[in-house]
Formats: sequence, structure tokens, C-alpha cells
Amino acid sequence: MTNEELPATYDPRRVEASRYAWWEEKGLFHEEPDPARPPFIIAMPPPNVTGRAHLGHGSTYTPMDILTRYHRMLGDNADWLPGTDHAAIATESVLVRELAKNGESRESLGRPRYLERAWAWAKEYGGTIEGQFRTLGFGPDWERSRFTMDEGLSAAVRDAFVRLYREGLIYRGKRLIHWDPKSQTTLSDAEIDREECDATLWFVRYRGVDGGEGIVVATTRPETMLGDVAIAVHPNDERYGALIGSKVVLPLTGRAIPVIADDAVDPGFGTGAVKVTPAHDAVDYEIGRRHDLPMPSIFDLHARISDAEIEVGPYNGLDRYVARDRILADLRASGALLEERAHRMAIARSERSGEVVEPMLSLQWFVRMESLAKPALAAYREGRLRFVPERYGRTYEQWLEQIRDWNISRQVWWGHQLPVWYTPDGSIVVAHDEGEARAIAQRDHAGASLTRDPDTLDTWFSSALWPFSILGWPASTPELDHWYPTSVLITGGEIIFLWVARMVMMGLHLLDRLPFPTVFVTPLVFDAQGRKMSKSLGNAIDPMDLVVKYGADAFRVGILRQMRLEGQEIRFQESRCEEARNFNSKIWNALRYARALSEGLPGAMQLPLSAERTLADRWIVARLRATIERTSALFDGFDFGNAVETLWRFVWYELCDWYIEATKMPEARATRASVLSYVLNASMRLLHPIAPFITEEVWQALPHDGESIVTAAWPDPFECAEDARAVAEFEAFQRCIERIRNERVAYGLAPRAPMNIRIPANLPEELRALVLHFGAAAGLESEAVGGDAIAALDAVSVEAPREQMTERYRREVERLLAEVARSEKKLANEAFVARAAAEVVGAERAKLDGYRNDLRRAREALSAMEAGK
RNA sequence: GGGCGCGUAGCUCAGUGGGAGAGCAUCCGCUUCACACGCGGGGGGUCGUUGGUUCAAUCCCAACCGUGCCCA
Repeated sequence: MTNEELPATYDPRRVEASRYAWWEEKGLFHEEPDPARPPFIIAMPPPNVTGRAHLGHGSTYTPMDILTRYHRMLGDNADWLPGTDHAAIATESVLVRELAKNGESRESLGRPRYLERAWAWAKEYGGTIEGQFRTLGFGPDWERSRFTMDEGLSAAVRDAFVRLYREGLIYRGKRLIHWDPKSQTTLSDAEIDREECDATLWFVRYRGVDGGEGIVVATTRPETMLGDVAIAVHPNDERYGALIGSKVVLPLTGRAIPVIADDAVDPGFGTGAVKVTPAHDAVDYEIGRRHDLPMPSIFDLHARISDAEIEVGPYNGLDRYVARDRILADLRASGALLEERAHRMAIARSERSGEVVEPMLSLQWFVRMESLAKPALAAYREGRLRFVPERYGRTYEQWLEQIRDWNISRQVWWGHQLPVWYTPDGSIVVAHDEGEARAIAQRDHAGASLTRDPDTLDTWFSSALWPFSILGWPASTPELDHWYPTSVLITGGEIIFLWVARMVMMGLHLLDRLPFPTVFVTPLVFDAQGRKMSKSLGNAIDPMDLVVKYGADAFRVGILRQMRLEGQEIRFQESRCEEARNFNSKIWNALRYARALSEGLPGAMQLPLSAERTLADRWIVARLRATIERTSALFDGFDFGNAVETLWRFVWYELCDWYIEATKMPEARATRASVLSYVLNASMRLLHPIAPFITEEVWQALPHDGESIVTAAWPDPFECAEDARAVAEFEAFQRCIERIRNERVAYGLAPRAPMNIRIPANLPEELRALVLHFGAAAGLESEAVGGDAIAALDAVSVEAPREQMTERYRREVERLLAEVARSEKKLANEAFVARAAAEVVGAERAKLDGYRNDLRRAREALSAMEAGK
């Protein structure tokens, strides 16, 4: 491409898609296990197969892409393993809704045809998010992409289930679970959302069997009274002591139930007496277990009142809310309803269907968590598992400390069907496949016929195996040998329980090794007002739209600049993407400038000999070295926000604003082309993990080694000389120019009006030329000042009409007098001199000396002005 | 109720036990031969409140007020 073909602004749409296709075609993201190099492996948290990219992927997946690209450039055996998740409940609810549109249902199709549809659906939408990830520039090893329902991963699920069952860690039991009456499935604790809402607390009198006053209970769910088996009070509650052990009559159905005492009752809630419905409330269930009470269910699976287990009077068949109204009306009519009060309470909803979840007693499969949790806790407490930021470790720890058994069976069809069969008499056979199950039945159950459990496993069960199932486990593979454990897990804080803790437990139990040593928790993305992004609020931003407007690089840079290492949220501002697009144009124009240099760019990346370099050369090279070291350290520490900020400042302010300006001087000709192309090239490599597309384009247009920046080497700081002297002098020069520019405006001089500046005779020639070039001024010789080049720079001054200069020096003297006074006062404080650190006192003394010097100079200048009047 | 955060310029946010910073916004000036998606300059903050520790507090501690997330 000739320079004439480089337009003035960078157009990401022109390059991104084709560049990505080229990377993929070249196989640049693919790796084979190579024991000769250190592994760097990240398992991508699998998005839902039917999902779409959202801003959260920007904050969570971009860091994975950055680290993988960075480690690849460092020469590591780096691979980012992608894949998708079958998201059982989410996918099934969408699918069932689609079927309903055609008057079909799961049942009308039957399991095999339903699953065929589900697979077709997954294939149709499964590509979407992976395509979007390509658009965002993410470069995982697509050849290794996996799906949780692939044959290999399904085998891992079966293997893990069978093993855990045989070890007694998976069991079937009747427990109180969360039932979603809409999706017709159980949910684990982690799959429900609690929300505060306005409710009513009703006060209902239960009379004594003897016709006495009995007891008044407060309840938010009067309809469940049909299943009451007791009234509970606190054992120390004096109001009710006499009633404990007596019986009261359930209004409406007339059943007699006992009054019992239990510590779980809060005497301060309502009347201090609560009804106990063990089949429909978690606290009541525990009370029921302690007191060995019956646990009749009053609901069917659609949360309609059912008389299957207990007499429910005329309410049979009513929906739970209809029944509530009917029961309240009847209680009111009978005089048993005494009072109602407004009440705030939390209700549980399915996070997928939004339906109010019903606690139900049900026969389900569970993982026994206690013994799995212990080593997972120990790994954290012993420092083998680390969280960044550290505070998330507490979240992890607390959840594991109060762990409860995990309900893993789901009544959906899309997923891994339990490897469980039942004989006609209810015996359980767990096996890897039907053949093995038959063999077991033959051996242990006299060849009884088998029926497979229709339920499937919680999607998180397969996700818990992800870091090793994608590497081939339970088979032994080179990938598993060399790439497990993975290097770091990067995810959002909301799934520390759902996913992170479970992967740790499974990794430790099944492979005896942590799946990763470090968990980096990324911030959540909110809108600019700090609200969650949601479709209903209409504040959701589609990253694809941002890519269209600003390009993928600008999207990535824009969101990364809002990330802070310790932050737990990003208030996303689209303007950041716009700024990043401008930054890209800045880079692009630096390239255009470099390529337009009259002497042409060199053919190879090489810095000129040190002795030939100008001050600006030595300064920018030293700054490049510092930038390389800092960027590496920030990437190593997951501090991506500061890494972007560092590179932004270096490229824009140091390279473009100062170095490129300096190359416009005739004196810079000899070395500028090679230094500029070297520094630009290195800058592109530093920036490449963050902004992959533009850096490739610019790198390709500069002298470079290799085929693609993707596989180029990370810049080597040791190629760049440190040069403290050059940095100090250049910084003094920058201060000098800033002062001159400020004074030019302050003196009311037009931007390019001829201007004179007084330059001390002892200012070195190179600096003198720089000052005149940047100051756009002519130089007037003035007297030499004491000290070095830096002192001479500080003494450079602007020539202006005498009155203005007099006024300016007068204000300068005033300012310095105040500074000197402040500093002297501080040093006069004996407590300060005696107790403050010696270097602090020393620094203050040096400052005072500096101020006194400046003051003397300003006074001399002022009196010279006044004398000349 | 328990845990974890946050409160710094109009906005979004850095930051440090020793004189307050960035980007955007705003104001002024610039068609300077890479870039107006640009260049140069400026204004703007009692660092939530009240106490405490310290020679010294925006920073450490406590309480309070406001606000957010997670868990129950």
C-alpha cells in the first residue's frame, strides 16, 4: 500500500472482518501441546449456545484474549479454549414457547423428535455468539471449540456421575426443593432470584379443640394452611407456654393439629406463633424434621391445590393464588381472619422463567457437598487458590462454609439424561451406558427390566467439569497432561458459587488438582447511571452496534479504560469508545506521517547507534523501555485499565505530541525514520493484545519481522537503553515549552506572531534548537545562569512588552514569596523536623532552596524591568 | 439480618501519610505541510459529614449520612 492509499482516518470496517478471516485461515490461534514451552491456558467460560454477545463479554472475555495474545507473544505455549454451554432451562423454555406457537409440545413430539428439534435449534443459533466473538476480535483456538453436549463432554459427565454415585457422593432423596411450576422443573438455590415485594401479613385464629381461644398465627401464605401439621412457638415465649402440647383446630378443614415449641420461631414476628407447613416452606420443613411431623403436600406440579395427599376441602384443583383469595374470603366469613397488615417480604423467582418458585417436597438427585467442599476450602485457606481482587475469596469461603447439598436433577429433556435406571421394584442402577446397566441388573436384580430416569442433569454439572472435560478427560490426552491445570480463570463475580466453587471441587476430587491457581473476577457492566442493563429498561447496549460505529478495537479499548483492578462495576459510557476511535486515528496518522518521511522508512527494525541519537531519540527510547516494563507488569497483575492508560499516554502524548514534533526539525533527519518506525512498531506490539486489528494493519505497514503481529515477539526492554539524564533534560525542556506557550497566550501574542525568547548563553545547542522549534520563536542571547542544562532551561523566558512582563514578574515574586513562607513555616516547626522522616525534611529543604533561587531570579528580572522603565 | 464495595472537578473515574489528577464536557485561540476523530491555552474541587490517631490526614481508625452488589 502506498501512502496515497492511506486515508486520513482509520476505517475499521475496511479491515477487521478480512483480517480476522486471514488470522483464522493462517491458524494463528491454534496451538498443539508443547512441553518445551511454558503452557498458558485459559478455559473460556462457555456462553449459552443460543446466547448473544453483551457488554459483559467485553469486560470478561477481552482480558482473556489479551492474556492469551500477550503470552503467545512472550513465546509461551498459549491457548484459549472456547466452547458453548447447552443452557438447559433457558434453551428449553425458548424451545417450548416456539413449539407452542405451532400447537405442539414436548409431549406431543415425544423425546426423540423433541431432541432432534433441540439439536437443530442449537446448531442454527449456536454459531451466532461465536461469530460475534470473532467480530470483537477474540482469538481463541476455534479448532478446539467444544459444546457441553458433545459426545466427549457427555462421556465426562456420565463418568463423573457414576464415579460420584459409587463413592456415595450422589444420592437420590426426598427433599424440599425449589419447583418452577411454569417450566415444570426443580431449580438449585443458585438458580433463583429473591426480590423484595409488598405483601400482606394475615392474622388467623386457630381455636382450641376444646372450643377455647386457641392461638392466633400470622402468615403470608394462608392457602398453605390446608397442609398445616402444627403451630409452633418459641419455647421461652411466656405467652404460649401453657398451650404447648395442646391441640388446636385448623379453620376451614377442621383438622386438629398440635402446638409445639421450636427455637426456629422468632417471637417478635407477627404474634410469635406460626403455622407449620413442612411440605411448602424451608423453615417449616426443618421444624417438621425435628419434630417428626407428617409432610403432606397440598399442591400438584402446576401449583394447584390437590387432594392427593391430604383432605383439602372445596379448594381442590384451584390455582395457588385463586385458592388464597377463596380461603381468605372463607376465613373472613367465619370470623377467623382477625387482621391484615402490609408487610415487606422476599419472594423467590426462577431466574429463567420469572415464575414464583414453589418450595416442594420431591424425590430428586443430589450431590453431597460437605466432603467435596472441605478440600476446596483448604485450597483457598492455604493460599493455593487465589482471587483477584482478594475480597472475592471471602465470598467463596462463606458459600463453602455454609454449603448445602446440590440438587442436580432437572425435569427438562434438553441436557444430559441421568445415567440412572430403575427396576420395577424401584431398585436403582447407575451405569455408564445401557449395556452396563443391563449387566448390573442381570447380576444384582435377577435380570429385572429397566426404565431409564427421564430427568437430565443441571447444566452446571457439566460446566463444573469444563476445565478438564475440554482437554479430553476422562481419557488421558497430551492436552490434559500438558495443559491441566489451566493458568487462570476469568469470570464475573456473580457465578463464584454457581461455577467457580464447583469447578474447584470437581477438579480437586476427580483429578486431585485445582483446575486453576488464580481466579480473576471482572467487574459487572452497568449503564452510565449505575443501573443494570436490561431489555425492559431499554438501556441495554449491543456491543455489535458499537463495533459498527467505532470498530472492535475502539470498543475494547473503550471498555478496558473503564476497568479498574479493584472495581466491582463499570458505569459504561459510550463516549469512551468514541475517544478510543479517535485514539486509533491518532495511531493511524502517526503511521501516515512515518511513511511520508522524505528519507523513507528503513527496511529493517533497527535503532541507530547510541552516539548518533538525538536527545529526543534517547528520551523516547528510554520512555519506550519504561513503557514495556510497566505494560508487562500491569498485564501480569490483571490491571488492564492501567495498561491501556499507560499505552494511551505513551503513544498519544509522548510519541505523537512530543517525539513526532521533534522529528520535524532538520536536525532530526539522520535518525528519525529508524527510531520512529522502531518505536511505533514496538508500540503496536504492546498494544496488540488490547487492540488486535489496527495494530496488525500498522505493523504490516512498518518494517517488521515475521508474518503477523499475532505471532510477533513481545518487545524486549533490553534493546532500549535507559537514559535518566536524557529523560530529565527532556522533561525540563517540556516544562520550558509549556511555560513559553502559556506566556504566549498570557501576553496576548497571536499563535504564530513573531516572538523572541531569551535563552541563557550556557544552554546547549541541541536544546536551544528544540526550544526555538517548539516555541515557534526567535532566540535572544541572555546571560549564562549557574547550574546545568536543566537550570538553563528553567531560565528561558519570553520577551514581551515591558509592562506585561513587569506585571508577570511581580505576580511571580508574589507567588514565590508565599511558597517560601509556607516552606519556612513548615521547617520552623520543631516537631516536624524532629519526627518526620529525614528524607521528607531533606526534600522540603531542597524545595525551599529552589524557591529561594527562583525568587531571587524573579526579583532580579523584575528590578531589571523596572530599572529599564 | 450477614458479607463486600463506593462517596474526589458538571459527568465517568484515577490517586497518594508530606502542597489535589485524567478523559469527556465547558471557555478562549488556531484551516501549524500525520491527524479538526486534530493542535495550543484556560477556568473549575472545604477529596460525603463529624470525631479520633499523627509533627502532618483526601489517604489510617470510629461513628454517622447517602448509595450499590452478593448472600440469608
